[in-house]
Amino acid sequence: MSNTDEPKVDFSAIPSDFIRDAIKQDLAEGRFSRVHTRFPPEPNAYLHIGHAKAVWIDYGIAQDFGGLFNLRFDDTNPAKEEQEFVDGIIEDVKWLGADWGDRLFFGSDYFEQMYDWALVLIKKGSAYVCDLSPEEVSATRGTLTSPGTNSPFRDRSPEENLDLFTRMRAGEFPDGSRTLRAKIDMASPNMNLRDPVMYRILHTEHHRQGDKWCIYPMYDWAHGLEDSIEGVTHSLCSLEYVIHRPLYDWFLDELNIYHPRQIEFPRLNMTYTVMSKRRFIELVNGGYVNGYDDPRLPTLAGMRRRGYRPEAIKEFVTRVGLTKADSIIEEHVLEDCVREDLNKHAARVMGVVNPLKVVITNYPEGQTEELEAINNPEDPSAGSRRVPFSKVLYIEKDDFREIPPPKFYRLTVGKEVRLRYAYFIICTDIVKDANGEVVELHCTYDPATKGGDAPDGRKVKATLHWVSAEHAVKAEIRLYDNLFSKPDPDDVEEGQTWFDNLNPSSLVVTEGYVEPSVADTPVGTKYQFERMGYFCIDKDSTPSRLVFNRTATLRDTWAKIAKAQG
RNA sequence: UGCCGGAUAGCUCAAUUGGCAGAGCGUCUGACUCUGGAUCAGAAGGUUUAAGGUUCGAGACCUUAUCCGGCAGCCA
Repeated sequence: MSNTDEPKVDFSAIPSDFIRDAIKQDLAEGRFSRVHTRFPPEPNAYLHIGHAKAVWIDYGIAQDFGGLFNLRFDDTNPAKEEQEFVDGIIEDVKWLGADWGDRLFFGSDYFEQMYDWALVLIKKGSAYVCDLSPEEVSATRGTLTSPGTNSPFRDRSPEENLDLFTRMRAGEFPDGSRTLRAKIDMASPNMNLRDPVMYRILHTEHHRQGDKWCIYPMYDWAHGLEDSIEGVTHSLCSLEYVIHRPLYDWFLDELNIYHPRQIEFPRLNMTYTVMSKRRFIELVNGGYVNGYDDPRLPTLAGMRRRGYRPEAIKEFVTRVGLTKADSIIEEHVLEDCVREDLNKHAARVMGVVNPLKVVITNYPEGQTEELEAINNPEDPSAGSRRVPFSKVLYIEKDDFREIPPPKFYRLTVGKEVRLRYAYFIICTDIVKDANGEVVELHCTYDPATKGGDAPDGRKVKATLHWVSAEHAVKAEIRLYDNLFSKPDPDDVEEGQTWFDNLNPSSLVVTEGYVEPSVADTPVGTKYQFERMGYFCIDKDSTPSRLVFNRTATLRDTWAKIAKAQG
């Protein structure tokens, strides 16, 4: 039972970072009495993992403080935006797990209100119509170290400005001929304050507003108004907008309307990849990747297709943390999050990526038996399944060595290993092709070891995965690796470009075999191929042809040993 | 020669109002195992960018320097 009128949020339960701390202080000192955030993408591209960070900052903070969260499209530039991206972004944000309820908004829906507010500024002499060309505006802006010069149109009367601005809206003037500018200070050390453009003329159809408008608001003018209209308390954006904050504040103050607080955080960067729309386009158009949902791209669509679960992405974003410092996250951190997540949620199955035929010479011809296999040792409720075993099998090529290197525990002539859930086998003979390559193994099995345990208690060093040749399902398996071979794709020699750092082995396709239990599962189903990694069924699969994407390998101690041996 | 940020372990981040510099990942050891996975245990790893100042006491506050990033679209 509480004696206070309003329930107080327990701040101590809310994690600490510079943004949450600032919000706690705002609440404690009464600047705001509630928390309301928004995620404001421009619908001009698909979202990538950097956006996932922003989503989880915005949505996570709203959740932590028991506040509201809006999904708002910042669609103020019709030249760049498309409905396709609106739909894609909605799908991506939903997939991530951020819930905006019915709070889905479009900046363009506020154009009328923004126009009215522009009139207010014109009337009080804080904005003017400028006839300078884009080139002239640029030339009179000054430089980083020298002030700009005033526009000759700066001192037009409010009446003239009103007339001109009204006619701009009415469509009397061609693109680029005039702008509405805020009258601030052409000598400001902050370039953004040197009479920034508020409206430009654009006779372009808007994906949502059609041809209703031919003047469109600029970001700086629009964004704070959108936040204000929606009652956002904390407008969280990336660091590049720090320098825009004085302008954000200036417009709101000039209008004397509800004033949210902008706080900036750094963008996410990751090694071995690129994170910009422009580069995604170049990669796609150049045929280096197969579309925006290519599993090698850090787009949310790509990661979803690769088999990442949104839970892994959330964990990643959490691990990255939130500070004011720019940083580059190592790619393996994401991979580790993906493994940790899939380890708990992916059913285990046996799949052979690079098959090597094995004949069990002492196994009865034509016999098949079903052996019990555990679906997920991490999750007893996942139960078990039956896997068919017969005389001819496939094992992984890498699991056999004619001449084993030191510490190689797997199969070689004369050595006994276990076939998982099946039998102990010993390799007796090898069959080679004309090139001297091993193409088939002859082995014998010990019937007493059925299920995988020897009654006499003898041990084997290795357990191999396998499939029955007669029962296995053939599958295309796509093995993905980093898109770039250097941590920083821009780390290039003289005369080279970042394209030269593309990893030629970022996609390797093999023909493998998987156990029959996976045959009829839907696209997106995630498995762990025992000892090989995590795989999911790709959308390219057809009823007659399974296609798997490798989401991630398992941590491979042997690979490390092998590498150390050279 | 401008303005605004930032700098703590290899990486990402912690460190109550100034009070013994910690964690996760990575690395290395070891244990265990019907996945050489998972798991568990342990270890190494720091002149907190530098110099000065305030203070009984500074990663934190002040000054200066260095390095890194952002800013001169009618993009967002």
